[in-house]
Amino acid sequence: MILTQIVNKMVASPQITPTATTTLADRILADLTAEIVEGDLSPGEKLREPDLARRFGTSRGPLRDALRRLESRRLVVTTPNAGARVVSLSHEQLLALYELREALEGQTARLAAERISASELGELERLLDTHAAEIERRNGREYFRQQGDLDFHFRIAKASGNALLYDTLCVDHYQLMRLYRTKFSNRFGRPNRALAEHRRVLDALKDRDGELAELLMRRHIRAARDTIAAEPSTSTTNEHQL
Amino acid sequence: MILTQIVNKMVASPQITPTATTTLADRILADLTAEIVEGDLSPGEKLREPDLARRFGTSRGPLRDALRRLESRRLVVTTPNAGARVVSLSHEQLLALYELREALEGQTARLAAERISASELGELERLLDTHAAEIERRNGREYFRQQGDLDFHFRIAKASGNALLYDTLCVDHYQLMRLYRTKFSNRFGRPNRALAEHRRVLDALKDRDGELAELLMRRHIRAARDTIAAEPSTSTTNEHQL
DNA sequence: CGATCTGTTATTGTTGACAATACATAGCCG
DNA sequence: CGGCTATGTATTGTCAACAATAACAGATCG
Repeated sequence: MILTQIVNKMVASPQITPTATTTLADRILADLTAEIVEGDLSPGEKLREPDLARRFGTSRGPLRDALRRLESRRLVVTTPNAGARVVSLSHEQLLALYELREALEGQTARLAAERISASELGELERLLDTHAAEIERRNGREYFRQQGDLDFHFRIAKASGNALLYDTLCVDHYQLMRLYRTKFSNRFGRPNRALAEHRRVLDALKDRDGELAELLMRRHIRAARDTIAAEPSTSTTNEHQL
Repeated sequence: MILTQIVNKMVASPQITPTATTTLADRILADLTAEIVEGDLSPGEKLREPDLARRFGTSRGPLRDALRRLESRRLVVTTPNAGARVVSLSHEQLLALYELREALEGQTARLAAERISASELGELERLLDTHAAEIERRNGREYFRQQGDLDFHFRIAKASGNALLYDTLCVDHYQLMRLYRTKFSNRFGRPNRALAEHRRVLDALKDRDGELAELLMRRHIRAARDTIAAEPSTSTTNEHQL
């Protein structure tokens, strides 16, 4: 659990080397991100600057900075002169997020098929073996499965060799995906089916078949989207006016 | 006071607000964006906060705010404790931008084919007629052609009915595309070919053929990318250390 | 003569106070 | 009694000064 927190903070502030000088806004960004994604701050909740500043022991300056960066990662919605609130996706907005993923990840898969290295292919293979073992002994820390699943997708994004695609997907929208993924991840049967779909994507990558890799990746994400589309839309309301 | 209440109610209806309350950071953001895109600030140029604040007649607070938002639109790059610089894309990064566009716009075309309204189709048709007339009388304000071309792409993004896709494309990456588009737009023959490609995309939209619309849009953008890939890579260096 | 160390200066990070705006409550008038 | 207005409070926007970090220049030493 400590490990995961460290990982989260590293993900929250990407590109920064371990010993890089960390500013106050960086710390606030990491902490607030964790609180939002882990549910300590509920969707739609008002984020009052004086409160938060007191809570983090800083002034409002760095805090506003962190809020702006959270806004660019779509975890916070700000309206001028009215402050910031934790994001609260409607059912339609959540489906839209999956349509965005479908486009971005389809492209990463296509490009990765052309550019992925042999060692990266090996790492993906080992990752899926780990997932298989994890699913085998059921209930084995669902959280790790989540994390591992995203790992698969993000390694492919990295292997695409397109840093802009990677950033748009894994930096700008990563935590938002995490936030709204928890609710729908382990529908019955989905883990094993997802693993099988991952395997087929990997096979296409090995074959250097970009077209197929994209097709399979898009289907994979659309399957997840369809699972959500079937949900009752009451589960993600947008009526948080607190 | 009454006026402000009216304005507030107008703000309540989302997105379009004629006289929205404009903050200082908003103005700086708009001005700086224009200066960057129009070349008054060269790529790689250092952006010193005291200088800019004096120039805009404000303090550093709103200015830092504007810089952060420019960063999220990828128009400036900031490194902690070292300040901000105007973005300067390498040849590879520019190609990566087109790979991102290909993914996003392919998806917008696919979705728009399912969701676009009859009136939107009519507007697109009229827009392309305007473009044809504009190209007819050559040299007729290249700038307008540029703008009009992007108009076509963005109306499709809007017609996709996916606000997240629209924002990622037309808000987060719009100015960056404008900035690096000027250099390569009117290669000989490209305008007419581009118009023909637009026409075919529109036909696919009319036929409600999402798959074809996506295919054509992706080809269209890849053609533009190939034009750039053929350029000598010296035209976009990354060596601005001024 | 070159490299490293050190002191200086400029720039970024941070802070607390002030001004302007929006929200909530209570009072007023129809 | 209900809706509108006005006042008071809380929150956001803005500012100028202070602290910390990094770039720069000069001097010292090998």
